[in-house]
Amino acid sequence: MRVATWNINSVKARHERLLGWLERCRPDVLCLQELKVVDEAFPSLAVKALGYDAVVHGQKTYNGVAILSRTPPEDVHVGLGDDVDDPQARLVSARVSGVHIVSAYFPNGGEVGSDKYAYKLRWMQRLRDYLDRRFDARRDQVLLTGDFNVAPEDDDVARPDAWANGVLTHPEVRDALEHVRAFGLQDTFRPFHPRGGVYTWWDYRGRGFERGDGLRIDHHYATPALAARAIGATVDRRERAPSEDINEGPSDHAPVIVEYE
DNA sequence: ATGTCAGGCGTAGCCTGA
Repeated sequence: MRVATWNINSVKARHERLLGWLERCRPDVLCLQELKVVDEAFPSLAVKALGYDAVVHGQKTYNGVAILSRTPPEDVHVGLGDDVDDPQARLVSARVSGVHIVSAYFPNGGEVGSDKYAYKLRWMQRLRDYLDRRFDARRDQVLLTGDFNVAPEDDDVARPDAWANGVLTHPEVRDALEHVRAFGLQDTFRPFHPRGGVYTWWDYRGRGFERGDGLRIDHHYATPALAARAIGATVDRRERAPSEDINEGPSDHAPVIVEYE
């Protein structure tokens, strides 16, 4: 089973890229973030024509997440399902071939100390509570994947000094991610790239991609039995580059693919 | 910190978010 995650940064602005990438890569599951469309505007028919069922939790302008699957998704859950009144569409889950897939778009956090930053930390605690409530890490196969907006280690950052103590690298945020992971998840990407230096996001500003100034903030976290079946992990950097035959620019994120036996 | 994007509003260009 090949699973990909991709923050597409507007499914409208990258319609052709989405379909072209699906055709080329043919993952079994694709988790998307930052759709920036309501459910009705998601190209469900176009992806269906390529063989994918889509589970969509959309939102106008901001956020929006989805799960595309070649086998029918079951047991769909939308949002964190707690008693917090939260209009932001950042999480959807579905069971695919016995695996609980969770597509998540963690809050960016704006600036350290801001209201958005507090929301980010609280959201991550709510995510841990959600996992505790819904799953047993020893019994269930769970794959939490998406744009986590956290670079876990300094070697997940091309210029750690320049990004130090920002919302993507702050020790407080890394601790919050460790708390999510401690539910019983393992990073299934990093073991295939033990020396680090592999990135998934490059800022549009300052030509980050061209300068190699990236961070690894998109992740695949799996429960142990599933993690043990991981046999490879890659970033499709080609999708982050400008394309000559598509009249659409790249997202600021590249797709991250992990294959499970 | 910001040299770029995307969407909303509304039909030009500013504002927000990332």
